Amino acid sequence: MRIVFMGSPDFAVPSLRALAAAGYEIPLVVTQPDRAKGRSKKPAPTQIKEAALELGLPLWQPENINTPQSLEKITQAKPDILVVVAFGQILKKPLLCAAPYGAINLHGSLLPKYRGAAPIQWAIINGEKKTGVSTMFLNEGMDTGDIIYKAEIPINEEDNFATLYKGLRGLGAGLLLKTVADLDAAQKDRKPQDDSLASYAPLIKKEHEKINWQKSAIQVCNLIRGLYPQPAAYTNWEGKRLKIGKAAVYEEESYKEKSFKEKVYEEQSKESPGKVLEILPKGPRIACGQGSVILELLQPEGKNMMPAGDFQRGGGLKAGDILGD
RNA sequence: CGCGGAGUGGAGCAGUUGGUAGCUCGUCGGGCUCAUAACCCGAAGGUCAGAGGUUCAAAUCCUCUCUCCGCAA
Repeated sequence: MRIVFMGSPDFAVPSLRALAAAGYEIPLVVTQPDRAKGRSKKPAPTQIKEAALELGLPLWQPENINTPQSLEKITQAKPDILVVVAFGQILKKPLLCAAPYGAINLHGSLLPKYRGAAPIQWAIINGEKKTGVSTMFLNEGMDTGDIIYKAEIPINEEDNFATLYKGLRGLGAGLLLKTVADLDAAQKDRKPQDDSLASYAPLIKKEHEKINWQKSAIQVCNLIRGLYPQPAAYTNWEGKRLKIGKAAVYEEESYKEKSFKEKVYEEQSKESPGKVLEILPKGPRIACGQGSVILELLQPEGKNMMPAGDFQRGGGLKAGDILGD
């Protein structure tokens, strides 16, 4: 089995390594061109590029994968199948037919849910209890191909984007390996997606990263962990951006004195969302639309992410401050 | 040359009319004892990112370099 592998970020790296380790021939690895990255705008290689170089595999970085030249380049590799994992470019029809088995893809969600660019983040942000990875035959739509296999993984309360990402890319590598091994059977038994169950996970944009304090404490926490560590949810504070890396829902139940508990509820109903209610040992407590959250990891502009204790020591939030704008 | 913030003992910060450095916390030693981020006493720990310059004297002024971070792409 000759495989042309197409991928870019480190999500795809375990898959590439797994295929290589399993002994499949990989005559060509395709990845995105080195792109300007960071403040200095220095072009940086993709993670897949680094992995391919390390594995000694032929590498190719086309600006556009859908040109006739690209098709020729891939055809010359005489692949039996194209394996696409987080490549970053859409493959058009000629490419999808360039190999006998066509093209398969590994996606970071339980399709047909969370089709699109940021399935892992959105699964957390929406408070899903589980997610997973799927393999499918690529077609011309956005993650709409026939499903081959799926594998589930629970989303724990402690999970954030980084932890889930790591879990899924490992799970995905295994699933991909199994998929490639069972290709013949999969070809015969096509399982189309049920479009009525489909949902989309669009690219995360700046507007998604801003915390809306009107939402419930749980929703606020989900947003924060779904975007940690990159790009991180933020709010505005004293005219500057304040990123929040970690937050926990404030548990009123931990207070035994009933009178005090009631007082807390009364207080919250009066307080406007985004207000700093008090500074607790674990961090500042912020009023939300429903309930409140404790900020445990924050990053002021120009600084690194730091624990709430450190943040408070250097000035930090004061009771009564309003977050947001 | 895209814009901006910042580099001070382990952590977070203060310290610009220039006079060899302070706070909160942590750490180590001792004491006290039941105080919901325990308290008291004591100690260690910094060539103030680096290089050069101005000056009697620089963390503090000038020049250059390195590094980190936010924004923008």
